[in-house]
Amino acid sequence: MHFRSTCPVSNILDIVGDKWSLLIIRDLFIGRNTYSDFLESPEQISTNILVDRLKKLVQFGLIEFTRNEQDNKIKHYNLTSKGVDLYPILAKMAVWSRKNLDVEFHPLSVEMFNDVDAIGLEKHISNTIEGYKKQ
Amino acid sequence: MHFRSTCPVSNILDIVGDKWSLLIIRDLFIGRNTYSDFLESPEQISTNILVDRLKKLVQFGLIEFTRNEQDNKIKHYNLTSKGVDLYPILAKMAVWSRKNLDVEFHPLSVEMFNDVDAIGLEKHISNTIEGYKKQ
DNA sequence: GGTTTTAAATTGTAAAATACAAGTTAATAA
DNA sequence: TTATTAACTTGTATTTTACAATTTAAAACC
Repeated sequence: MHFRSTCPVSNILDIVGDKWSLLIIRDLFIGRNTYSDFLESPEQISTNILVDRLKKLVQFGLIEFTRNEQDNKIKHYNLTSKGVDLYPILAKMAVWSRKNLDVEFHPLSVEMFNDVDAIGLEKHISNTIEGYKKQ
Repeated sequence: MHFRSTCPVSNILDIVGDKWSLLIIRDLFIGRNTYSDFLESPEQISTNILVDRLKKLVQFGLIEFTRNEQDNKIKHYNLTSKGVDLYPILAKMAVWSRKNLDVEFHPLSVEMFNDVDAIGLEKHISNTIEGYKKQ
Protein backbone atom coordinates (compact mmCIF):
# COMPACT_ATOMS: atom_id res chain seq x y z
CA MET A 1 0.00 0.00 0.00
CA HIS A 2 1.26 3.46 -0.86
CA PHE A 3 0.22 6.23 1.53
CA ARG A 4 0.24 9.85 0.38
CA SER A 5 1.33 11.07 3.81
CA THR A 6 1.53 10.10 7.49
CA CYS A 7 -1.81 11.72 8.28
CA PRO A 8 -4.23 9.10 9.63
CA VAL A 9 -7.15 10.71 7.79
CA SER A 10 -5.25 10.57 4.53
CA ASN A 11 -4.23 6.97 5.31
CA ILE A 12 -7.75 5.63 5.64
CA LEU A 13 -8.81 7.60 2.57
CA ASP A 14 -6.02 5.88 0.64
CA ILE A 15 -7.73 2.59 1.54
CA VAL A 16 -11.48 3.27 1.31
CA GLY A 17 -11.56 6.83 -0.07
CA ASP A 18 -12.93 6.03 -3.50
CA LYS A 19 -16.44 6.22 -4.88
CA TRP A 20 -17.49 2.68 -3.97
CA SER A 21 -15.61 0.94 -1.13
CA LEU A 22 -17.62 2.40 1.76
CA LEU A 23 -20.87 1.55 -0.02
CA ILE A 24 -19.84 -2.11 -0.17
CA ILE A 25 -19.03 -1.92 3.55
CA ARG A 26 -22.44 -0.35 4.17
CA ASP A 27 -24.09 -3.14 2.18
CA LEU A 28 -22.44 -5.75 4.38
CA PHE A 29 -23.91 -4.07 7.47
CA ILE A 30 -27.42 -4.25 6.04
CA GLY A 31 -27.16 -7.91 5.14
CA ARG A 32 -26.06 -7.86 1.50
CA ASN A 33 -23.11 -10.18 1.20
CA THR A 34 -22.81 -11.69 -2.29
CA TYR A 35 -21.61 -10.30 -5.61
CA SER A 36 -25.21 -10.43 -6.87
CA ASP A 37 -26.46 -8.63 -3.76
CA PHE A 38 -23.96 -5.82 -4.28
CA LEU A 39 -25.03 -5.44 -7.91
CA GLU A 40 -28.62 -4.93 -6.75
CA SER A 41 -27.75 -1.92 -4.56
CA PRO A 42 -29.47 1.28 -5.72
CA GLU A 43 -26.20 3.00 -6.64
CA GLN A 44 -25.57 0.50 -9.48
CA ILE A 45 -21.89 -0.35 -9.33
CA SER A 46 -20.32 -1.79 -12.50
CA THR A 47 -19.22 -5.41 -12.47
CA ASN A 48 -15.56 -4.71 -13.17
CA ILE A 49 -15.36 -2.09 -10.42
CA LEU A 50 -17.14 -4.41 -8.01
CA VAL A 51 -14.71 -7.27 -8.63
CA ASP A 52 -11.77 -4.91 -8.25
CA ARG A 53 -13.05 -3.37 -5.00
CA LEU A 54 -13.90 -6.75 -3.45
CA LYS A 55 -10.36 -7.96 -4.23
CA LYS A 56 -8.81 -4.84 -2.73
CA LEU A 57 -10.98 -4.96 0.40
CA VAL A 58 -9.93 -8.58 0.91
CA GLN A 59 -6.26 -7.61 0.39
CA PHE A 60 -6.57 -4.81 2.94
CA GLY A 61 -8.09 -7.25 5.41
CA LEU A 62 -11.41 -5.39 5.70
CA ILE A 63 -13.53 -8.24 4.36
CA GLU A 64 -13.17 -11.97 3.68
CA PHE A 65 -15.41 -14.61 2.15
CA THR A 66 -16.64 -18.15 2.61
CA ARG A 67 -18.20 -20.44 0.04
CA ASN A 68 -21.84 -21.39 0.26
CA GLU A 69 -22.16 -24.98 1.55
CA GLN A 70 -25.06 -25.84 -0.76
CA ASP A 71 -23.85 -23.94 -3.82
CA ASN A 72 -20.09 -23.77 -4.05
CA LYS A 73 -20.03 -21.03 -6.69
CA ILE A 74 -21.56 -18.47 -4.34
CA LYS A 75 -19.19 -16.38 -2.22
CA HIS A 76 -20.50 -14.91 1.01
CA TYR A 77 -18.47 -11.90 2.01
CA ASN A 78 -18.26 -10.74 5.61
CA LEU A 79 -16.56 -7.91 7.49
CA THR A 80 -13.43 -8.62 9.50
CA SER A 81 -12.94 -6.75 12.79
CA LYS A 82 -11.06 -4.06 10.83
CA GLY A 83 -14.09 -3.75 8.58
CA VAL A 84 -16.61 -3.74 11.42
CA ASP A 85 -14.59 -0.91 12.96
CA LEU A 86 -15.65 1.29 10.05
CA TYR A 87 -19.22 1.45 11.32
CA PRO A 88 -18.69 4.53 13.52
CA ILE A 89 -17.57 6.40 10.41
CA LEU A 90 -20.60 5.31 8.39
CA ALA A 91 -22.89 6.23 11.27
CA LYS A 92 -21.38 9.72 11.62
CA MET A 93 -21.73 10.16 7.87
CA ALA A 94 -25.40 9.25 7.97
CA VAL A 95 -25.95 11.63 10.88
CA TRP A 96 -24.20 14.42 8.97
CA SER A 97 -26.47 13.89 5.97
CA ARG A 98 -29.63 13.90 8.05
CA LYS A 99 -28.62 17.17 9.69
CA ASN A 100 -27.25 18.94 6.63
CA LEU A 101 -29.09 17.71 3.56
CA ASP A 102 -32.69 18.54 2.83
CA VAL A 103 -33.67 15.30 1.06
CA GLU A 104 -35.81 12.24 1.65
CA PHE A 105 -33.93 9.19 2.87
CA HIS A 106 -34.31 5.47 2.28
CA PRO A 107 -36.65 3.69 4.76
CA LEU A 108 -33.74 1.67 6.15
CA SER A 109 -31.93 4.85 7.15
CA VAL A 110 -35.09 6.33 8.67
CA GLU A 111 -35.23 3.19 10.79
CA MET A 112 -31.59 3.71 11.73
CA PHE A 113 -32.21 7.36 12.66
CA ASN A 114 -35.15 6.33 14.85
CA ASP A 115 -32.92 3.92 16.70
CA VAL A 116 -30.28 6.62 17.15
CA ASP A 117 -32.90 9.00 18.53
CA ALA A 118 -34.25 6.35 20.86
CA ILE A 119 -31.03 5.04 22.39
CA GLY A 120 -28.30 7.51 21.38
CA LEU A 121 -25.64 7.28 18.70
CA GLU A 122 -22.94 5.59 20.75
CA LYS A 123 -25.29 2.86 21.93
CA HIS A 124 -26.61 2.40 18.38
CA ILE A 125 -23.05 1.98 17.13
CA SER A 126 -22.05 -0.57 19.76
CA ASN A 127 -25.31 -2.48 19.28
CA THR A 128 -24.80 -2.61 15.52
CA ILE A 129 -21.22 -3.81 15.87
CA GLU A 130 -22.16 -6.46 18.45
CA GLY A 131 -25.11 -7.50 16.33
CA TYR A 132 -22.94 -7.90 13.27
CA LYS A 133 -20.36 -10.01 15.07
CA LYS A 134 -23.01 -12.43 16.34
CA GLN A 135 -24.81 -12.60 12.99
CA MET B 1 -26.28 17.99 -7.16
CA HIS B 2 -27.00 14.51 -8.43
CA PHE B 3 -27.28 11.81 -5.77
CA ARG B 4 -26.77 8.16 -6.70
CA SER B 5 -29.42 7.02 -4.24
CA THR B 6 -31.40 8.06 -1.16
CA CYS B 7 -28.89 6.48 1.21
CA PRO B 8 -27.43 9.16 3.51
CA VAL B 9 -23.99 7.51 3.39
CA SER B 10 -24.03 7.56 -0.38
CA ASN B 11 -25.29 11.18 -0.30
CA ILE B 12 -22.37 12.55 1.71
CA LEU B 13 -19.95 10.53 -0.41
CA ASP B 14 -21.42 12.19 -3.50
CA ILE B 15 -20.36 15.51 -1.95
CA VAL B 16 -16.99 14.84 -0.30
CA GLY B 17 -16.23 11.26 -1.38
CA ASP B 18 -13.37 12.01 -3.73
CA LYS B 19 -9.63 11.81 -3.22
CA TRP B 20 -9.14 15.36 -1.93
CA SER B 21 -12.17 17.15 -0.44
CA LEU B 22 -11.86 15.76 3.10
CA LEU B 23 -8.13 16.59 3.15
CA ILE B 24 -8.94 20.23 2.45
CA ILE B 25 -11.48 20.12 5.29
CA ARG B 26 -8.82 18.57 7.55
CA ASP B 27 -6.39 21.34 6.56
CA LEU B 28 -8.89 23.98 7.63
CA PHE B 29 -9.15 22.37 11.07
CA ILE B 30 -5.40 22.54 11.53
CA GLY B 31 -5.14 26.18 10.55
CA ARG B 32 -4.30 26.04 6.87
CA ASN B 33 -6.71 28.35 5.09
CA THR B 34 -5.21 29.78 1.90
CA TYR B 35 -4.64 28.32 -1.56
CA SER B 36 -0.89 28.40 -0.89
CA ASP B 37 -1.36 26.69 2.48
CA PHE B 38 -3.30 23.86 0.83
CA LEU B 39 -0.59 23.42 -1.79
CA GLU B 40 1.96 22.92 0.99
CA SER B 41 0.10 19.98 2.52
CA PRO B 42 2.13 16.77 2.42
CA GLU B 43 -0.26 15.01 0.03
CA GLN B 44 0.59 17.43 -2.79
CA ILE B 45 -2.65 18.29 -4.51
CA SER B 46 -2.44 19.66 -8.06
CA THR B 47 -3.37 23.29 -8.63
CA ASN B 48 -6.23 22.58 -11.03
CA ILE B 49 -7.78 20.01 -8.70
CA LEU B 50 -7.41 22.37 -5.74
CA VAL B 51 -9.20 25.21 -7.51
CA ASP B 52 -11.94 22.84 -8.62
CA ARG B 53 -12.45 21.38 -5.13
CA LEU B 54 -12.45 24.80 -3.42
CA LYS B 55 -15.14 25.99 -5.84
CA LYS B 56 -17.24 22.88 -5.26
CA LEU B 57 -16.89 23.07 -1.47
CA VAL B 58 -18.05 26.70 -1.61
CA GLN B 59 -20.98 25.72 -3.85
CA PHE B 60 -22.00 22.95 -1.45
CA GLY B 61 -21.87 25.44 1.41
CA LEU B 62 -19.15 23.61 3.34
CA ILE B 63 -16.63 26.46 3.16
CA GLU B 64 -16.57 30.16 2.32
CA PHE B 65 -13.83 32.77 2.06
CA THR B 66 -12.95 36.33 2.99
CA ARG B 67 -10.28 38.57 1.49
CA ASN B 68 -7.20 39.51 3.48
CA GLU B 69 -7.50 43.12 4.70
CA GLN B 70 -3.82 43.91 4.13
CA ASP B 71 -3.38 41.98 0.89
CA ASN B 72 -6.54 41.81 -1.15
CA LYS B 73 -5.33 39.07 -3.46
CA ILE B 74 -5.20 36.53 -0.63
CA LYS B 75 -8.33 34.48 0.09
CA HIS B 76 -8.81 33.07 3.56
CA TYR B 77 -11.13 30.08 3.50
CA ASN B 78 -13.10 28.99 6.54
CA LEU B 79 -15.52 26.21 7.36
CA THR B 80 -19.23 26.93 7.58
CA SER B 81 -21.30 25.13 10.22
CA LYS B 82 -21.98 22.39 7.65
CA GLY B 83 -18.24 22.03 7.20
CA VAL B 84 -17.44 22.10 10.91
CA ASP B 85 -20.00 19.31 11.31
CA LEU B 86 -17.65 17.04 9.34
CA TYR B 87 -15.17 16.92 12.20
CA PRO B 88 -16.73 13.89 13.93
CA ILE B 89 -16.19 11.94 10.71
CA LEU B 90 -12.54 13.01 10.42
CA ALA B 91 -11.99 12.17 14.08
CA LYS B 92 -13.49 8.68 13.72
CA MET B 93 -11.33 8.15 10.63
CA ALA B 94 -8.18 9.09 12.51
CA VAL B 95 -9.15 6.78 15.35
CA TRP B 96 -9.74 3.93 12.89
CA SER B 97 -6.30 4.42 11.39
CA ARG B 98 -4.58 4.48 14.76
CA LYS B 99 -6.28 1.23 15.75
CA ASN B 100 -5.97 -0.62 12.47
CA LEU B 101 -2.84 0.55 10.66
CA ASP B 102 0.64 -0.27 11.82
CA VAL B 103 2.38 2.92 10.70
CA GLU B 104 3.99 6.01 12.20
CA PHE B 105 1.77 9.08 12.27
CA HIS B 106 2.41 12.78 11.87
CA PRO B 107 3.23 14.64 15.13
CA LEU B 108 0.02 16.67 14.87
CA SER B 109 -2.05 13.50 14.90
CA VAL B 110 -0.06 12.08 17.81
CA GLU B 111 -0.99 15.25 19.67
CA MET B 112 -4.62 14.74 18.71
CA PHE B 113 -4.55 11.12 19.89
CA ASN B 114 -3.07 12.21 23.23
CA ASP B 115 -5.92 14.65 23.68
CA VAL B 116 -8.45 11.95 22.82
CA ASP B 117 -6.85 9.61 25.38
CA ALA B 118 -6.83 12.34 28.01
CA ILE B 119 -10.38 13.65 27.72
CA GLY B 120 -12.25 11.14 25.56
CA LEU B 121 -13.24 11.30 21.90
CA GLU B 122 -16.59 13.01 22.33
CA LYS B 123 -15.12 15.78 24.46
CA HIS B 124 -12.23 16.17 22.01
CA ILE B 125 -14.70 16.54 19.16
CA SER B 126 -16.85 19.15 20.90
CA ASN B 127 -13.77 21.07 22.06
CA THR B 128 -12.36 21.10 18.53
CA ILE B 129 -15.63 22.29 17.04
CA GLU B 130 -16.08 25.00 19.69
CA GLY B 131 -12.44 26.00 19.29
CA TYR B 132 -12.83 26.33 15.55
CA LYS B 133 -15.95 28.48 15.80
CA LYS B 134 -14.22 30.94 18.14
CA GLN B 135 -11.03 31.02 16.10
C1' DG C 1 -26.54 -36.71 -20.18
C1' DG C 2 -27.46 -32.63 -22.55
C1' DT C 3 -29.54 -28.05 -21.94
C1' DT C 4 -30.52 -24.07 -19.21
C1' DT C 5 -29.85 -21.11 -15.44
C1' DT C 6 -27.12 -18.70 -12.14
C1' DA C 7 -23.02 -16.42 -9.79
C1' DA C 8 -18.89 -14.62 -10.60
C1' DA C 9 -15.59 -12.70 -13.46
C1' DT C 10 -13.42 -10.81 -17.80
C1' DT C 11 -12.81 -7.97 -21.90
C1' DG C 12 -12.91 -3.90 -24.90
C1' DT C 13 -13.85 0.65 -25.46
C1' DA C 14 -15.76 5.25 -24.02
C1' DA C 15 -15.92 8.82 -20.73
C1' DA C 16 -14.50 11.16 -16.64
C1' DA C 17 -11.23 12.28 -13.06
C1' DT C 18 -6.71 13.14 -11.74
C1' DA C 19 -1.70 14.29 -12.53
C1' DC C 20 1.90 17.02 -14.25
C1' DA C 21 4.15 20.96 -16.28
C1' DA C 22 3.96 25.33 -17.95
C1' DG C 23 1.98 29.71 -18.46
C1' DT C 24 -1.26 33.79 -17.12
C1' DT C 25 -3.26 37.50 -14.29
C1' DA C 26 -3.54 40.90 -11.04
C1' DA C 27 -2.15 42.74 -6.81
C1' DT C 28 1.64 43.84 -3.70
C1' DA C 29 6.56 44.52 -2.53
C1' DA C 30 11.16 46.07 -3.55
C1' DT D 1 9.20 50.00 -12.78
C1' DT D 2 10.75 45.61 -12.02
C1' DA D 3 10.22 41.58 -9.29
C1' DT D 4 7.52 38.75 -6.44
C1' DT D 5 3.51 36.50 -4.75
C1' DA D 6 -1.24 34.33 -4.64
C1' DA D 7 -4.56 32.57 -7.26
C1' DC D 8 -5.83 30.57 -11.29
C1' DT D 9 -5.73 28.58 -16.22
C1' DT D 10 -4.36 25.67 -20.01
C1' DG D 11 -2.84 21.57 -22.48
C1' DT D 12 -1.74 17.02 -22.45
C1' DA D 13 -0.77 12.46 -20.27
C1' DT D 14 -2.27 9.03 -17.26
C1' DT D 15 -5.44 6.69 -14.36
C1' DT D 16 -9.96 5.60 -12.88
C1' DT D 17 -14.58 4.71 -13.71
C1' DA D 18 -18.59 3.56 -16.81
C1' DC D 19 -20.99 0.77 -19.98
C1' DA D 20 -22.02 -3.21 -22.75
C1' DA D 21 -21.07 -7.60 -24.12
C1' DT D 22 -19.03 -11.95 -23.40
C1' DT D 23 -16.92 -15.93 -20.79
C1' DT D 24 -16.48 -19.48 -17.23
C1' DA D 25 -17.78 -22.84 -14.17
C1' DA D 26 -20.94 -24.77 -11.10
C1' DA D 27 -25.85 -26.12 -10.16
C1' DA D 28 -30.45 -27.08 -11.57
C1' DC D 29 -33.61 -28.93 -14.78
C1' DC D 30 -35.80 -32.42 -17.46
